[in-house]
Amino acid sequence: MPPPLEPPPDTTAHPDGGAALPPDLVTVALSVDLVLLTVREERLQVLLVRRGIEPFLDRPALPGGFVRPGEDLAEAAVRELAEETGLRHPPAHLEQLATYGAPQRDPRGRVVTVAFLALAPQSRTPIAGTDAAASYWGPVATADDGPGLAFDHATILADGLERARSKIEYSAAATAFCEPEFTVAELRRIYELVWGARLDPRNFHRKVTGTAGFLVPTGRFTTRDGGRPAELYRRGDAPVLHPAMLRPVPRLP
Amino acid sequence: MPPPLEPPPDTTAHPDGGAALPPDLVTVALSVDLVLLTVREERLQVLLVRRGIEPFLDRPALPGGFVRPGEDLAEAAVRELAEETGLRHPPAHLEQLATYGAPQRDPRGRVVTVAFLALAPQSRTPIAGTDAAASYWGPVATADDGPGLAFDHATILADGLERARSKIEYSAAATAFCEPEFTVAELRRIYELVWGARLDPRNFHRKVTGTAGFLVPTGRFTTRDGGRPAELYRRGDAPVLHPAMLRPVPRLP
DNA sequence: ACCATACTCGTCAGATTGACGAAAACCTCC
DNA sequence: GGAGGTTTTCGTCAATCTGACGAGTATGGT
Repeated sequence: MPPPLEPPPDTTAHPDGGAALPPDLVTVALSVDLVLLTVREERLQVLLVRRGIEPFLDRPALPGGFVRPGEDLAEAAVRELAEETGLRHPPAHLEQLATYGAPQRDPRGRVVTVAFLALAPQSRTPIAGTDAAASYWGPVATADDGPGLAFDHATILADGLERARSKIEYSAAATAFCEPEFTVAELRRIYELVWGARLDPRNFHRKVTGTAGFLVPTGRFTTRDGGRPAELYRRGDAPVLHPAMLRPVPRLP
Repeated sequence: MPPPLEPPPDTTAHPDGGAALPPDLVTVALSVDLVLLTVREERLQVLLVRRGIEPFLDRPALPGGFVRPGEDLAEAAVRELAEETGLRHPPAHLEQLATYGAPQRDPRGRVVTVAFLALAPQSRTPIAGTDAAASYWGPVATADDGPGLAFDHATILADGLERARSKIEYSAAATAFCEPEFTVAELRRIYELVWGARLDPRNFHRKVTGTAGFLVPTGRFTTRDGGRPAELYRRGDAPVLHPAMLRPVPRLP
């Protein structure tokens, strides 16, 4: 049986007119968890780690860790991301997803976790694993098969996927999956794999090139996709798309 | 100077194979804050409380409080909502907004808060104040004038407003502001006040009555708005609107 | 009875989408 | 070096949706 935990929250020694938190306050351990998505090998994949300790020993889990003193939430997320992937710079897209705090979600005690959604191209996530060397990419389609994710991470992953699918509808976030320069077809492949749907290449081309601020043409071309050379584009500066690019199958059948 | 806080997190006495949280773990106090919006007196208003204790004594703040042991986050939000407004049932719309955990956001120590967004009709928020008797409605346009909101609540309020403005675009959440039965004009007034924009009554009528699952006609009529009798509607069961109802002024001017 | 008010239905041009034809510009293979 | 395959890119066309606005309908007030 583990001993009672130390220390209490560092809520003292603040020069503030004698104001203090209530003495009977419940405190919780605070962690961040990451839903880091990328497109690899023609599939949407998520970064997972194999847990090296109890509970859920050897089970797959989302990468994450505890927030440190004096650290902001997004700061902790960026740090964990760097530790788990060797990622130098913050990813092109990182946003807070939601917070999960069910009382029994961690059998060790009250742990509340703030989940973040990150999107990154394959090239910038070498997984030079330092902290949890057991990190690996898992296809999202089967990520919750097999042993099953630790804690409530299956729920977090599902929420992250839904957020990603929805986000690329009305924002340019899908470019976060791409290399700095990419073709329209590569971007279309992102949409198709994230949504799990086929898109018409001609209509997609018209849409993305016609939406102001979405793509910036470079004037250079590549043939890496085979066929006729395709122009290379860079991300534009439009944070939102107007009008949105809607998923083919409406939400209500 | 306040004494060190007790107790440490209740992370012990869990029968779980001896797994325990790390002993040097940072713990935080956890609170929920509410952005409760309603439409009153032809204005979009937010529920505020005047703080009765330090820090930020007598300053306006968002209603909220600390999460209790064994309590889930949404549960704590509903409880606080009931305590601050006398609201019996959970509001028609309640969703997690975001979590704010900057290290210095509370001068008393490390307090992380999970903010919720709630939308309610005026009739169901009598403010039979029990807990913080000093709760009151403030117009959002001037809510951050005057003394200024406590803590980072101005940021939370701004995020909540943006979420609400965006949410009613692609979901039927605006009906959460309405009484159980309402006219198209009353719903249109909601949109106009939340967005701060004029909408054409004829196009709005066509849009909301033509979107499947948005409104359910009751067959009954009212003349409470003056003029020709208007049909009364109830909320439909469509969680999302397809296509969305877009704000008149695009996000990027 | 008349008028002001507000709801509801219609019309019409412009924008956007989905489906699809077809040309352009590369590749590989024979 | 040409044939055939692949992929990008440009157009066309009908259907749908939006924004602007005209007009009729059904009340309440004076």
